Amino acid sequence: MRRADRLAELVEIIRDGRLHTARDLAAALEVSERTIYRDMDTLAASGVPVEGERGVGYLMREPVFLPPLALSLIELEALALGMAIVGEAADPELQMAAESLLGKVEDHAAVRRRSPRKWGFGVYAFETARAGFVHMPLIRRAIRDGLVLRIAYRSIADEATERDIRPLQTEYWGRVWTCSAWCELRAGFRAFRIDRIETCAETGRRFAPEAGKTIEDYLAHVAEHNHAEGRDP
Amino acid sequence: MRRADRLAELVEIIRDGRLHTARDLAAALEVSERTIYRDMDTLAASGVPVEGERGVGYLMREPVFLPPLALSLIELEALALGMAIVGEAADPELQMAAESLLGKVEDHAAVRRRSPRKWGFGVYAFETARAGFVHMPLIRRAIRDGLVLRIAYRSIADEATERDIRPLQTEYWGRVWTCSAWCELRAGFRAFRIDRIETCAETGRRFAPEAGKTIEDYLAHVAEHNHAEGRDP
DNA sequence: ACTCAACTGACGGAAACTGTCAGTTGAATG
DNA sequence: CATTCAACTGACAGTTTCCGTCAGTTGAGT
Repeated sequence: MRRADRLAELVEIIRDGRLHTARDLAAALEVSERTIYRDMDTLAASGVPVEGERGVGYLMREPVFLPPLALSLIELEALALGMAIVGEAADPELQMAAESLLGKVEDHAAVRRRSPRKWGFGVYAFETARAGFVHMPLIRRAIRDGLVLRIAYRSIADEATERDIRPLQTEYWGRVWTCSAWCELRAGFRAFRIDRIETCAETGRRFAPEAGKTIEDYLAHVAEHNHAEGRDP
Repeated sequence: MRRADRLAELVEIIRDGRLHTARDLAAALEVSERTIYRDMDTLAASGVPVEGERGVGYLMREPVFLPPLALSLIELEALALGMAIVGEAADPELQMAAESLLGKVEDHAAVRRRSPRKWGFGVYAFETARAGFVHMPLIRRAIRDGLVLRIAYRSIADEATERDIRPLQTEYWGRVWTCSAWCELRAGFRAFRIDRIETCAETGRRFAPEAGKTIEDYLAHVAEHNHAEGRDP
């Protein structure tokens, strides 16, 4: 069973998205290069999207993981419900991801359900939540990669402003999505209803976590002022 | 790689929830019983919840699946968001399932995220949604197993009734959970806000899908009358 | 032409797997 | 209490698979 472990570790190593030569991998795993080539064959045959190019090295673009994990029925239900909600209440990018994820799982699970009526959940999202979907992929990327965004925002009081923000987190409130960010205009934390963001674009600038301006600071700040239980911006 | 395939097939066979003896399994897979015993060891060591009892056979109670599947980053995000929502907006049973599922995935994924602050999502559920959590595990079970439930219900107009229902589906509306059911009192489809169900218990009776009273009939019925887009009971 | 590194094929030794056999154990049953 | 059932365990030999070594080939870039 050590071979299986080695394959898993191989994936662990190359999924950092960088180039790896067979020599390095062989050294890291303490096997011969030949074995690495054989393992790569095996992985490719198992559907792992690993690309090898002669003279270059091995590369895995999509980060993947392949845990042979065991789910209980209730966990399957949680997964199905979660994906149903995401499929309704999030932007198309996430929707498609949710759909494909659930598809993969259902395929493999080959769940014998008594009726074709799948899971017994229905999910219905609010229009106001949907309105913000356009900007969400960009905002998510900004959170991941630390991009400063310029947004045109119309507040509930109907005041329009343009400002640069450092997005920290998106929040789902059941009816609307918000984005919490460090606002460079106000030099403070602000939460924006995503459906009220009129335009949203990269500035080209990036930001790094900065003391006093991180998500942890924001959450601490919020916790001090109110217990946001059921609050609804 | 044939051993791995055999293990996968073993799981395929025993996850029907019925008893299997080593002899049968050995015959089915064309290996010796001794090999089956060894394979069972391996599976157990890998965390597959298979139970063997002397004199009885092998049994797998929890339906499991173990697809070595590959998820993209965006699918992981969808999963994390979904589990975050379920963790906030569903009853404790599902909450725990969501948590444990996400835990399993994160363990194995060993995702290197830049900050310990995980995923960049926040989810805040409504109190009214939470209020219905008590009844949800029972309702879910009733949907799965076709149980007739007796509920004490207080309508929005504040009228209290007691009735027997055949639960068909639960719906999540962002703010509240509802349960659609065939109502035996009114002899028609009704949707109940779960937070307004005061008591909820099994009647001991069961129901089988019955023409005109199934979830498909209900959905068709609803589709005829309105496009429930954003409607909010 | 040269370098790089992925790839391929062959072969022998090492390691892991498998079947056979001969038991033991725990629970249920007559 | 003896019997049956079927899960389990240990040992050993034969087989299969895996791995390292070696000696190449291929494709892309410089």
